[in-house]
This record gives sequence, C-alpha cells and structure tokens, in this order.
Amino acid sequence: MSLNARAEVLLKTLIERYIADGQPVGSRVLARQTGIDLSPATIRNVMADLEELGLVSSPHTSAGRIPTELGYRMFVDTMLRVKPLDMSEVHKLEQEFLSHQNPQQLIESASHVLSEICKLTGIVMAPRREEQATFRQIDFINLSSRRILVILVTQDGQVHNRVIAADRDYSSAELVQAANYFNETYTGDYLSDVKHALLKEIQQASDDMQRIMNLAVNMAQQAFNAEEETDDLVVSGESNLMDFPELGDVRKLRKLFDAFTTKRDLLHLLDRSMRAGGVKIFIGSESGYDALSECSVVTAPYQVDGQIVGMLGVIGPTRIPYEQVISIVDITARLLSGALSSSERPHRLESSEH
Amino acid sequence: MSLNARAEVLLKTLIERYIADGQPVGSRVLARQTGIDLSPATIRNVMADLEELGLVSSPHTSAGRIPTELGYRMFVDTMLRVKPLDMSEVHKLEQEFLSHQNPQQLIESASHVLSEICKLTGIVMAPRREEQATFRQIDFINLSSRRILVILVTQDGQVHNRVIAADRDYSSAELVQAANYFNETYTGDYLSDVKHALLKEIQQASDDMQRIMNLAVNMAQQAFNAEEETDDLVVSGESNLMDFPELGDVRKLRKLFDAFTTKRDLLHLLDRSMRAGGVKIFIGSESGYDALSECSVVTAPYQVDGQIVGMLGVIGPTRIPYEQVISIVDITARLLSGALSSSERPHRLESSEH
DNA sequence: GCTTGGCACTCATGCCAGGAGAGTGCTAAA
DNA sequence: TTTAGCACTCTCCTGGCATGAGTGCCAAGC
Repeated sequence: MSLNARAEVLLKTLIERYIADGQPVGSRVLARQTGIDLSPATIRNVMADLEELGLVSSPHTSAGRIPTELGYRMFVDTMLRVKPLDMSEVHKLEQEFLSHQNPQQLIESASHVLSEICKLTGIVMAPRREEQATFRQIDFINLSSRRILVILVTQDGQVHNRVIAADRDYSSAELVQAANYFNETYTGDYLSDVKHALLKEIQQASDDMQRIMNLAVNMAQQAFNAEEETDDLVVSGESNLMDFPELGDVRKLRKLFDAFTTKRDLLHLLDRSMRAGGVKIFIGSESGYDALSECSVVTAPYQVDGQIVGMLGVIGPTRIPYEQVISIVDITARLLSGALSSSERPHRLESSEH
Repeated sequence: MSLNARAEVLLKTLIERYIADGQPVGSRVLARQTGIDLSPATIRNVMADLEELGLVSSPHTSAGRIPTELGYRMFVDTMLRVKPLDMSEVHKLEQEFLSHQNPQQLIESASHVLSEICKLTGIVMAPRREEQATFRQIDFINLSSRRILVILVTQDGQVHNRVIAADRDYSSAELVQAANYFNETYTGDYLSDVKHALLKEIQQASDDMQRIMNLAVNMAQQAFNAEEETDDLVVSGESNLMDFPELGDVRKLRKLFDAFTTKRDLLHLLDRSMRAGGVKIFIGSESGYDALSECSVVTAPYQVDGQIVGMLGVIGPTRIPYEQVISIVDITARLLSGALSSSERPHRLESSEH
C-alpha cells in the first residue's frame, strides 16, 4: 500500500497530533496544523480515502479521526523520524548505570529508568544465564539436619541460592570437600555444559564413586534445575499507565496488571522477539495477547559480549510518542549491554593474567 | 461510649450488611434483616441516635446509612465474633508453607497466600535480621579488578550478596584467608555484635594489623551496612483492590499503588504496630497515611523462636469482612512463625551436638 | 480534474424539567 | 415507647432541546 505525498503528510500529522493529546483530530485542526495550504473540505476527502484504506477511523460520525493499528504500523514503518536522545540525557542515564555493579541491580535499574523517562511501564527480562553464563563457584552449607543450602555463583557475579534436601546428614568437612571438587573441575565452563557433564557423572557413577561426590553431583543438579524456573522479568512503573484516560477503565487496567504479575505472556512476547536484533514494536493486537490489545510494546535486545542474552522495553497505550520512546529503549539496551559486559570484561583480562 | 442492646444489634447488622454488599443500608432492610421485630420508623429513630454519636452517616438525605470509621472501630472492638478458620483450610495453608524451605520463599508465599484467600492485598515485612540474625559464613570472590563479590549467609539460611570496590587487587588466596578469619572468629554471633566488633577492630587496627584483615573488616562492614537498606516488604495481589467499586476511582488507585511501590509508608506503619503482639487493625485514617485513608489494614506479628521479627497483614477497603480476615491473618502469622522457626530449630539441635 | 465553499446531516455533550423510587424526619396517635 | 402516616429530600433515569464539532456531498470555480 502506498500513499501519495499529501496523504502521507496528513496521516503523519494526524497521528502526531493524536499522540500528543489523545483526542480525535478533525479536518479543521489538521488543515491548520499541517504545512500544506488546503481547505478543511479537501482534507475531508483525503480522510475518506485513508478511512477506506483502513488507516484511520472515526469513533462516531461527528468526531474527528483517530489512527487505526494499521495506521500506526504504517507510521512507524515508513514515516517515523526517530529522535536521537539528548547527549545530556544519555550521560544522566550512564551515571545511573555506573552507580550499580551487581547485575541484578543493573537490571532493576534499567527497568526503573525506562519507566521513569518514558512515563510508561518498563520491563526487563533477566539474562538467559543458562546458555551464556559460566560457572564460577559453588558452596554447600549445612542448614539443619538433611537440609543443605547451595550457593551458586556465576562468572558475571550473579548469586543464586537454594535449599535442598539431602539423603542423610553430612559433616561440614564433607560438604567442603564436595564443593572443592566442583570448583576445581568446572570453574569457567558454561552452565549448560556443566549440566550435561553432571548427567553423565550420575549415570557412570554408580557405586564405585565416592558417596560424597554422588551427593555433590545430585545437589548441584537440583540447584541447576531450580535456576531454570526462576521468575525473570522485572516490571516497574505499572501505575504510570493509570494516567492514560484510554486505559482509565478499571476492568482493562485489571487485565493489564494481572498480566504484569503473571508475567507469562510478557515473557513469551519478549522471547518471540528475541531472535531479531534491534528495536521491535508491537502495536495493539499485534502482540496477540488479550490484555495487551490496547497497548503497544517497544522492545530491544541487550547483549553481553556480543551475544543477545535478554530483552527490555516499555509498555504503554498505542498512543505513545514512538519517536522518543524508540531511541530511549534503544539507548537503554545499549547502556545495559555495556554495563553488563564491562563487569565481565575486566574478569577476562584478569583471568588472562593467570 | 456505650449503646443499649438494641442499638448495638442494629449497628452490628448494619455493618455486616454494608460489608456484604457495599450499599447504604436503609431502615426497611434493617428492620427485616435484624431479628428484633421493629418497624422501620423505630429503626429510623435509633439510626438518628447512632448518627448523632458519629457511628453511622448517610451519603445524602434519601440514602441509607453507612458505618463511619468510628462505627467500624466500635464494631471490631466490642461486637466482633472472630470466625475461626475451617480446619481443612488451615491444613491447605500448612501444605503451602511446607512446600517451601527457603525463608525468602516462605515470606513471598505468605504474602501470596494472604492475598489469595482474602482477595485483598497481602503484605509481609521481611524479618528484622539485623537484631536477630546470627552470622554463619562469609565469602569473598574476585569479580574483576578491584571488584569483589561478598556473600553473607546468616544462620537461618538467608543469603545476601553485594559487590564492593576494593582499594587494590587481591589474590584469591588473600580473599580466602580473609573469609576464613571471619568464619572462624564470628560464626554464631549476632550480626549486630559482629558489626560492633568490626567497628572496634577498624579503630584499633591501624598499621600493625595485616592489611588483609583490614580489607576483610572493611568489606564486611560495607556488606553489613548494605543489608540495612534492603527493601524488605513483599506486596502481592495489588490488583485485587481494583474489584472494589469504592476504590474504583483511578486517582485513588494510583495513590494506593504508588504507596505499594514506594513501600516506605507501609513499612513505617508495620513498624509502629510491631511492638504490640497479636492482631492489630487500622481503620481508614487511623493509619495516618493519605493513600490509606479509605483503606483498612489488618496486621499481625510473626516470630522466630519466640521473638517477634516481622509483621504481615492485608490491605483492603474499610469494608472488609473483618471476622474472617482477622483469623486468616492470625493463622498465617502463626504458620509463618512455625515454618521459619522449624528451619531454625534443627540447626540449634545440630549445633548443640558440636 | 482537483479544489473549495456551502449546506444539510449526524452525533456527543450539556442543560433542564419531570417522574419514579428510596429513604428520611417529624408528628400525632396508640 | 412504638408506630403509622405524611411531607420532604435527594438520586437516578428519561426525554427534550440547544449547541458545537465535524462529516459527506454537491455544485461551482480554477
């Protein structure tokens, strides 16, 4: 579908205007707002064409026009001029990221920053550690009879812990021995490789293996498996969405907020868009989820050492200032990538000194 | 203020009725509902008295009456028959708590359970570790140049971690040595005692102390201090509040939700009510916080080994079924206490074997 | 053939009046 | 002290009406 230049300009200004104040746009304001010198009547003719094409619609006969999903889609695809972010803004963001070092904090901070700047809801999916993360250290600590606390530290400094049940009581010395075995054998390996290796060990082990090793393998296995099911989506600024009158209906809000706490659908959506690099935009029903049917989602992947490991983005009504939001999401993804990678890179240097 | 028996019965049924369906109650329904055989006209006289006393009010002349805060207060103080929870319900709750072992999970589970059963918002304040918790183990791990990951494990199995900046690079051996020093010196001590001891060590140390000890003390100090500022309130089921028409106004909701994310006011409120044992109820403005002005909060303390370490509760509109909610909050507090203590008790047994 | 002014038409919105319904307060009688 | 009765008040709903915004269409103009 291609529009002539005039229709395009009109659609563009209509959408910009509608994004700005959320009211249907009539032919008169459009005639004044757009640069072209045309009478409202002419505009009306063009509007009729645009409506025919499914790019705009009117809520009722005597209201102005509002963009349809298709209209927004064409807008973002063909006529959007992404506004680069102010350098001073970028520096402010950089500062924000510099003040945290722990990956978990960085992720929460990214989500918070997104929601604050865009005045929308920020979402950040935690890195897919399983694939990327490498094993650094494991600790086993006796909590009480047969209950052992396993602490797993990955190369990037993330700490995961879990209490597991043991088949019998173990002395502290045994646990230390087990941990040492692990730390000596697997440090630096990918978690996924460690997992596979563990599976093999369990099969081969049988009786000729020291019982303590058996325990260690079993415990680590349990701990690793637990890691997969962690709930790994950070949502913030939910209440920002309450400021949009088009979402003012409590029922709609409820659906949205439930989606935020369930997280499942959001994770699927982010997952789906993970393969493609760069900023991706879902407008209204494009996401395929009922709760998001009146929302747009802008996402971007972030990376660690050149590998995409997670997604972040914002959620708002379909009427969001895409021009700015896109570059904010983009920059935030880059900054988060940088912050996460820099916490990795020095380690590489260090380990090369060994 | 004391009421005659008839007025009391009427106030009670009025409140129960209003809690049930949220509509102002008129003299006719009240005449039918209450056991006493009285005409609506008589009821009206009594209502006028109750209004004089500030126990009920009417939204407008031709609406029925609704309870005031004072009315609710008298209701819960003098005429509430707390409904004990069904034993089968209690067992279901117990199962829920048994399926988690990690303290953090227990706390999240408690919050979730509260919100699910009451269909309100559940809040659980994390245990005040500082006072109660005892030190078990510390680990220092090199992340990258001058960045050290500190992992602090308390006796109850909680794991806290933090990245700190060091004044120079340290070898892994040095870090292990530092950790050993700590673990040998302080295991089993109260965190607060350890903190004080650390302060002293820093002062005395000066130059004659090994630099590595100095580092260890400094790092631990940093890690311990960080622990104090952790955000320690788990909120769940926020969106349940959207189902109450009296909170249906988006502006009110926004205030509430902002309070949930800020958490500060809620923590203060819980803190204030911590000293008193047992269930405590704040009705409407009694809490003293604007965002909660149309809400009631029901709280109860939970304990570990007989010591109150935290608070939990629910938040809803003033019109909540107190009879049931009170016992649910009470039971949940007891169950959480039990679950947290049992994860502690075996340890005590074990350590007495030493 | 595109553009435009004019005009009839539609629809949301706000306002006012009127009727129904719910519930009250007051008074006088039981 | 209780109750029946009655006037009164207030909300809510409805219909009517004017207003204003904006459209669609047509015929004239460039």
